[in-house]
Amino acid sequence: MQKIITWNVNSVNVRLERLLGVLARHAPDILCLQELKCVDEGFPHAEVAAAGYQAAVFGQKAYNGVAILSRQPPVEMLRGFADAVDDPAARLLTAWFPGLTVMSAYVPNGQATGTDKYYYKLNWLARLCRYLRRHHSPQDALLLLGDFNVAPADLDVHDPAQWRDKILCSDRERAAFQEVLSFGLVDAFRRLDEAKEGYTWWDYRAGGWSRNHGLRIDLALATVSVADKLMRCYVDLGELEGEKPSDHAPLIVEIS
DNA sequence: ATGGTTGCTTAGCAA
Repeated sequence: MQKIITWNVNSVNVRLERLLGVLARHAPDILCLQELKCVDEGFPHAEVAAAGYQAAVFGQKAYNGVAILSRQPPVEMLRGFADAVDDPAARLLTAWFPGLTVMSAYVPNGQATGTDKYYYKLNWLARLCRYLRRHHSPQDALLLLGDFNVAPADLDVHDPAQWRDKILCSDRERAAFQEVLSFGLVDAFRRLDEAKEGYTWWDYRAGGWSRNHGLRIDLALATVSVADKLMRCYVDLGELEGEKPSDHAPLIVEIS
């Protein structure tokens, strides 16, 4: 069995003790992080190494930043899309392990529909599609995990009427997300349960967590060969308890 | 009604 986790930590240094707790509690083979909010040199490599992991890091000052932690280093890694677009945002990291390719993605939030950030988000998702088609094959054993900042369906939203046409839920975002799936990926959580609630993010504002006003926006997308080996996919809600949690919960994937 | 909180960086932005 292999256990792979994705978690938007919302600052890896603020959440360091919680990160070490997740590593100890779940003992994952691979852990993808988003929103590090630090440069490469600011990543807590020593503490992570002491826990038995090493980290491939794509950092950035103040914002964004993604990482892939593993017990053994990947054979190869790639930062970003390797395309010609000039974009300083650290939002995508690919790591090739023997028999499995893992991608940690932090899709742009988009702020609000119709804004510049919204169109940047739609373009970013289109770039992700191009990247997948150019650098990967649906025949590969591939897991694309991360914060997609899209709730794929109304089932993934605590109050669909309130969120209708809002950021994270708009038709164009959902269509752009479906284009990513059309590469040859399946939503692991939904593959295992068509109806289950699986919120992974709650707005800090207005007590989102205490009211369970959540959205399912952190996802694990698998190619067919990986999807066929799915055992479990679940949200670690316990991580939200106690002082200073992230506004996202970890999503855990188990494959045979 | 455009609220509310958190993090980074230093009053404003991003989420």
